[in-house]
Amino acid sequence: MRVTKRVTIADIAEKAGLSKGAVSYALNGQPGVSESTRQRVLRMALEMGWHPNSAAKALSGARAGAFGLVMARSPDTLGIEPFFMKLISGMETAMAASQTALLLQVVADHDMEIATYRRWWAERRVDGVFLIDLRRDDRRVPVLEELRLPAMVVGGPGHHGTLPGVWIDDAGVMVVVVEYLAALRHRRIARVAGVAGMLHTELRTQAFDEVSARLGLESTTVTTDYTPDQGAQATRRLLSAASPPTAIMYDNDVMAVAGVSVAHEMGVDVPGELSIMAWDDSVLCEIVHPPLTAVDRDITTYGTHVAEHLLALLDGQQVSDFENAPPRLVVRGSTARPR
Amino acid sequence: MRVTKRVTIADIAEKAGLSKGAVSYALNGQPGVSESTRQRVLRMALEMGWHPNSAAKALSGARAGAFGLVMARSPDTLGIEPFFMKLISGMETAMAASQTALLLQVVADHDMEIATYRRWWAERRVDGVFLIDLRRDDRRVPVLEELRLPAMVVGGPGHHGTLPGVWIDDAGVMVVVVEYLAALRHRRIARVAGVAGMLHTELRTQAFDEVSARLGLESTTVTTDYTPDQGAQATRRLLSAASPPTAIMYDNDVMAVAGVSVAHEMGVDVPGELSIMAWDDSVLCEIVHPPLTAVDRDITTYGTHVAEHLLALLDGQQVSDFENAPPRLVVRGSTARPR
DNA sequence: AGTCTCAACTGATCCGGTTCAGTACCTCGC
DNA sequence: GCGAGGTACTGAACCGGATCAGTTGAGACT
Repeated sequence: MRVTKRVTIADIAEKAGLSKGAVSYALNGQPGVSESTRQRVLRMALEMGWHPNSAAKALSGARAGAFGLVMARSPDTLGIEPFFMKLISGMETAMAASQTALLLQVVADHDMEIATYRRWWAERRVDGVFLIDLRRDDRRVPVLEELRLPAMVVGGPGHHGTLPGVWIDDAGVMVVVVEYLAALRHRRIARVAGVAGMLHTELRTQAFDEVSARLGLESTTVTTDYTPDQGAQATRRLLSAASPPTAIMYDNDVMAVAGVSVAHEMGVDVPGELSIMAWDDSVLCEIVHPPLTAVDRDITTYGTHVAEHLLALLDGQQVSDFENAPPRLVVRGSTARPR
Repeated sequence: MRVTKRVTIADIAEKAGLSKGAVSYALNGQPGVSESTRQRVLRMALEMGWHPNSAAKALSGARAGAFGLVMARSPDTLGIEPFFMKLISGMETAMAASQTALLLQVVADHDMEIATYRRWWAERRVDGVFLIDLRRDDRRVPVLEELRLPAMVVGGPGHHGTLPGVWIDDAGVMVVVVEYLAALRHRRIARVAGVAGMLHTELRTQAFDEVSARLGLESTTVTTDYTPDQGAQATRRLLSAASPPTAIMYDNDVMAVAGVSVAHEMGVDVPGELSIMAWDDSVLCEIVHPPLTAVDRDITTYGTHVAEHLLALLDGQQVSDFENAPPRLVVRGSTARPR
């Protein structure tokens, strides 16, 4: 049916010969109306094309019907990383079922991010938020705790205070990855890491150091800002050393691709002389030559879990930390036994 | 100042010894209060950490304070394309200034997208929407017209009915690009296009055909679904022809990169035997070997313009169609005079 | 027959803003 | 010294839902 005027419960009430209150009870599954009346009201609401005015609903104490996500990154970095879009679409899968919208804000830094949380809270604009890119001793965590704004932290474990977190076990898969490289007889391995201070970067580095020490490997870690440019520079520096590594792991796909280009430019054969691996699989890893061995994390499902947990938190359920399904190693042509 | 309870205008009114109405006038720059009172109220509001409850504001006839963006694409496709994130961050630049939030929804198809518009309209959740991925004879356009939901179409010209559109002149830059290839002495050129039915795909194809006919070039267009896989297949088919093209243009960066890989795999030298170009520049184009010549569109600014126009539309201003700054050709190592 | 109970519903109030119809007071002109 | 006109404000209604204290009427029980 074509609707050209917004329908309110008052309209339904008048048409049904009931009071607004009764209609409200009927539509919300509350007791206080007979089953036959409820069905009649529901049918009429559907026919008349009624949807609750979200503002009125939010104002009368219920929920705002929205979750917030602030991304404190430069537009360029965001554009490159498929991570966020996958995470977002995973979240929406869970949120669609409970009529919750996603409010997105892109800001420059954590100060603006915190200001956004304060404003959203004061405006009652969101029922909860997702915190991403967790850092060690993250300043945003105490703010959300103080505001008592329901929040799910995408990342961990650790450094998320009393806020519940959902994370992927990077440390566990790091062990698998390094053991795999060691089994291929790599003795000198390097890691081109993302931004220092990001918790997942540090957790990966820590796991990398521990497992390579245990296996008696020579290991190096270089930190970058995730851009392919710095990835390329780091690769050049690593390959120019007296005894260069025979395997390099990159913290994202674009840096790994940049690494392949540098190897090519320096006449280093991949994977003959140098094995290359990417963290986070993507089509990018498949289309370059040679295709890249990668750690594949199911980010869409990750997003769905995070959103489900936030919904549960609002329902007053006890939400504890949660570890997502472990990533898996996808072996392609860029890793081999070194010559 | 630390705020732990939400402040309302009633709180300010009480503290200032005024009525709610006077406070509202003062805060909104409306006449009806003295300048000294206005300043006093503004100062108190700031001190007390007041922000208007968005629901109350929306309910009392004003705006919802949000724009909506629906993306009807698969999560995977979204993840690859840096386009959307750049567009979004550009939009937010304009929207931040007028305290407007962005509501994001990822859906599977146009039916769900249309349902989302109807729901948002009935819920009064958004003040306006951005329509992306315009198709010819787009079904979504009449729905938005019928709902009288303010909308800005990202794309055009044409096929956006009475809705105002903002677009980038792809046809114009296509002339530049093909003339450039012709000047390099390419006589057989091909185009690996995106999804058929998308207006920008068709406009580019049309311009491509016209200008290559005018210059007496042999031209071929293959349509794909934007995925690197189909880009690779199209490239294989083109290069296997009796007289293969000496230059191929791809409608996005990932397909172009896939094309380079295929050329490499088939032993075709780039740019010696084959020139490759990408539409939409990105870091990806810079990091592959050879770096790709690309058409660079300023998408962030594009997004800012679109949002500014939607804001103007809501202000009751007459908003007409608008053509964004033309893209520019960034020449890198993947294009050359054919051997 | 009277009372008690409960289901089914009504009417009013509230949420936090905006806005409109008044009202008190001041100033000005004659 | 009185009305006109304007400024600075108050009080109440309103937006569209949720919710709570009552009200009504039917059926059960004594």
